Amino acid sequence: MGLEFDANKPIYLQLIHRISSEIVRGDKREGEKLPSVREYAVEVGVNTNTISRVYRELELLQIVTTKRGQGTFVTEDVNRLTRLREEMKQEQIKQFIMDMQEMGFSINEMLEGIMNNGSEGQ
Amino acid sequence: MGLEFDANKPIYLQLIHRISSEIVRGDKREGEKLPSVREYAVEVGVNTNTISRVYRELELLQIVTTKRGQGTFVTEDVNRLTRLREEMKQEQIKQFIMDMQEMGFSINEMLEGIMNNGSEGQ
DNA sequence: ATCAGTGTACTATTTAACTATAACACTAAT
DNA sequence: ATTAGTGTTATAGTTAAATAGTACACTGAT
Repeated sequence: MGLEFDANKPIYLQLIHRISSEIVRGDKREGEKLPSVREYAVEVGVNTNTISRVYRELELLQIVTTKRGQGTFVTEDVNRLTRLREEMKQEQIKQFIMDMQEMGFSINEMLEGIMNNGSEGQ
Repeated sequence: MGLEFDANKPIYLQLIHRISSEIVRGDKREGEKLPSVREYAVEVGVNTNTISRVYRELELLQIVTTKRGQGTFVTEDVNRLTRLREEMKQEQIKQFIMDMQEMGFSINEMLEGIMNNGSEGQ
């Protein structure tokens, strides 16, 4: 196995984002168990310590709960997940607009660009 | 001085993006001289070698031309700059759509999100 | 009590980015 | 020829991310 990573960003950050996305889009539901650190490490082809760090940071963000000896689970707190979805959406949009404006593109150019590319990618 | 950097991405990549943006939005014109490596290093508070690396990579991308003994200049090739603008725009949009779809958002949610946030930020 | 499965912790090593410092090489002007 | 300003190169050291390997600690079931 071994998924692909962007060599310019820390793997643990990419994994945090990946898992958060899976939860936000409903691929992983509240209370669902994540793979064990060893299992997930093998699956994505990284070291156990890296996964351990990912789970630890996700717990700080209150996105997962760790039960020692049992595993790591998506939080049961549905409110938290609703907020997370909104936070991630807003952050992504904010960053996109900032980057595009930094390059001198107008809001209209952004909207058009998304409509043109979006029809194929959807 | 010392501008701010995102601690999670290499400084040299952030600078490449920053300079490219300045060129694409017309803040730096074709043929315009960039600051010398030493000057720019002091300005942004990093090491000379880091700026040297930035200029070297920008030259590989054919965005700037280096004239040894004289300095580093934005390319005179206007076609290249036009292409660059389009490339950066498309890349940004593609990445945005991918990230948003990964989180389960629809094209309509993207468009609405941008229209709502854009009015303030514009 | 034992065992399999879980997260946690520690030490040592490697790699890439960045830094500090210094020297080198080219160009234009004097 | 010299000088000031430019990019380039090289060595050495620091830091953070990631790795490998190992051991520890907790839980639930047998």
